[in-house]
Amino acid sequence: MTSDAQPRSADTAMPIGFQRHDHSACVAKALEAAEARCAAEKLRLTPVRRKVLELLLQEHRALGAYAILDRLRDAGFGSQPPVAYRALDFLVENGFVHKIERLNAFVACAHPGQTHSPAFMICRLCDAVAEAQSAPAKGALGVAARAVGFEIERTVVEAEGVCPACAEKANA
Amino acid sequence: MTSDAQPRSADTAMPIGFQRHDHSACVAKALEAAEARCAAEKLRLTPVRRKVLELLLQEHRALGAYAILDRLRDAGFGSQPPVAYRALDFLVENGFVHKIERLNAFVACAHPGQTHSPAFMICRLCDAVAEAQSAPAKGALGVAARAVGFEIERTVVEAEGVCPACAEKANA
DNA sequence: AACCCCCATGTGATTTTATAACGTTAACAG
DNA sequence: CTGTTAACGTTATAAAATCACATGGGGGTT
Repeated sequence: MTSDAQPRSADTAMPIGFQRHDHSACVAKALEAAEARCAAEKLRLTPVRRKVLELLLQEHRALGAYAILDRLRDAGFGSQPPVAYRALDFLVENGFVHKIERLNAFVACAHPGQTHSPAFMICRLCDAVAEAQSAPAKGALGVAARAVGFEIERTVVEAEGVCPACAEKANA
Repeated sequence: MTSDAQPRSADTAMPIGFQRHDHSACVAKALEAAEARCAAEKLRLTPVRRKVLELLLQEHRALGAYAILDRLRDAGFGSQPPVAYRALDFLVENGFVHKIERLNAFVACAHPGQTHSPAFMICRLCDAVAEAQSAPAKGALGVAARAVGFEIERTVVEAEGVCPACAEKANA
C-alpha cells in the first residue's frame, strides 16, 4: 500500500493552475529552462532530480513525497524515502519546486526564473494548486515586523478555498 | 523517548511574542476570556481542552502535539495521540489556538476575540512565534484570486526570519 | 427514575511524513 | 593516479497524524 491518492481525471490537458493550457509543451519548456539554468549556475540536475521535476511538471498539482517516490520506483530509481526527499530538497532550494506546507506536498514552480515570493491557492475539494505572486512583507505584516524588529527572510502564503471548477460543480 | 525539544530558558517572564510582559497575568486573563466565550457560545471547555490551552498560553511559543501530549500525561490525562489532537482540533476550530503549518506545531492565539486572519513571524533560531494581523486577500493575492475565480476561505501566512533577540545575540 | 442519545474521552493499532546513519560510487581537482 | 567531495542507495527509525472501537458522563424525554 503505497501512496498516490490524488483524484486524477483525464490525461494530458487537465484542469491545472485553474486554466486549461497545452500541457506537454509547458512541461518541455520548463524542463529546458531548468536545464539551462543549472548549466549556467553549475547546479547538477542529475537523473533523479530531473525525473522528480518532470513528474511534478506533468502532474501539475501538489504531490506528496511518497507519491513521487512511487513513481521513481516505477521509473527504476531507488525506492527509499531519502531518494525522493533529497531530490526535493535540491529542487526546493533552487526554486524549481515549492513545498505546500498546508498539504505536506510539493508542486513545480509555475514562474521559474523570476525571483519570487510565491503565494498559493489550494482547492480544498480537488487539491488543485495555483501559484501567484505575493509581497506580504510590503503590507500589514511588514509593518508589524518592522515595529518589533523582526527580519523577514522568507514567507509562506497559502490560501485555502474552492477553485472555479469545483465551485461550478457544486452549483450544478 | 518522548518529545519536548524546545529550548526553554528561565521561567515565568520570558522572551515571547518578542516583547517582555507580565506573563502569569496574561495567561490568567486569556483563560478567563476563553471560559467566558465558551459559556456564552455553549462550547464545552472540558478539562483536557482547558489544560491544553493553558499549556500553550504558558509556553507562549509553538509546541508540537507530542510535546503537549507529554505534558498532558504528566498532568494525569490520557497519553495517546488522539487525546492531544482532539483537544487541539477543538481549540483551533474555535480560534483559541492556531496551527503553525511550517512547524507542525501549535500556539495560543494572541488576539482572542477579534475576528482575524492571523499572520506569524517565526524565528528560525529560537522558534519563538509572534502573531500579527494580515489581510492577504486584499493585496496581490486577492487580485489574482478574483482574476481566476478562486474563492478564498482562509489563508496561512507565516514569515520565517530572525527575531530581535536572536539578531542581537548574533551581533554580539 | 429509567431510558436514550450525543459527545467527549481513553486506548490500541496503524498510516503517513520525514530523518539519521552508513557504505558505495562517480566526478573532478591536484 | 589519488584524494576529496557530492550524490546515491539502503536499512532503520523518528515524528506527526489518523482510524477504529469501547467506555462513560450529561442532557433531555417519557
